[in-house]
Amino acid sequence: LSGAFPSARRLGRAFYDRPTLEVAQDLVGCILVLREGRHVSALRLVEVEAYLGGGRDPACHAHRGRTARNAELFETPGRLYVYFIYGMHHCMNAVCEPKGVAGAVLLRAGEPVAGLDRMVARRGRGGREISNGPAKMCSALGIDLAWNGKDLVKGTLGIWPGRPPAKVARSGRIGIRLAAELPYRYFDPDSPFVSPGRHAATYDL
DNA sequence: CCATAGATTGACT
DNA sequence: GTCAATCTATGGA
Repeated sequence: LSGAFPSARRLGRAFYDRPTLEVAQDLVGCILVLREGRHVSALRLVEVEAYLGGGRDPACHAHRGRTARNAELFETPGRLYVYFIYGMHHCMNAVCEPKGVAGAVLLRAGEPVAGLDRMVARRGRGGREISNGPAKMCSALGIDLAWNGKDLVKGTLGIWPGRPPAKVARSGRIGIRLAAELPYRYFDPDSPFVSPGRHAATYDL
């Protein structure tokens, strides 16, 4: 586990208080860590997507303005935005940009690096099925709506710097209708945990 | 490997 | 009423 944590210090407020696209790209290779008492579960992020506020991105949940559901997108950077989708799944985002400006990075996939047993138990599956999709990662860590608004900078869930991947690739976004072509998906093309489906129109950064 | 259908709830038009 | 930033099972190549 020590090799997975080049730094002892987690990502701080300033990391998230930046343009969403920069944060998204920099998150690839970082380590998402959940502490539950003495137990630690950790996933190396291998795939994320950016969703921009400010009316620039029709696919962003904040595109039509602030509502009860999307309020966290406008909140303090470094907090967690969790939403419920398709009647049964949850997805988690890291909120970016200064407070008052919407923007977030959807955490789409990760490679387990610690606490595999508990993640396997939560998922009821092993291998890539543990965490090769946004709702699968939430399921593996037990993230649900109760986590909406939690602070990644201080709480039991946080993100640590990791070893940057040899390569970061970029593509259109997955699973959305509006603005799917915007190249706001960043992933490690060498990871077997990247979510299945379209990998077309990808290119290296 | 790929393609498709069904699940199931709440936010919003 | 519509539809969603998805997953799973199933069936076929």
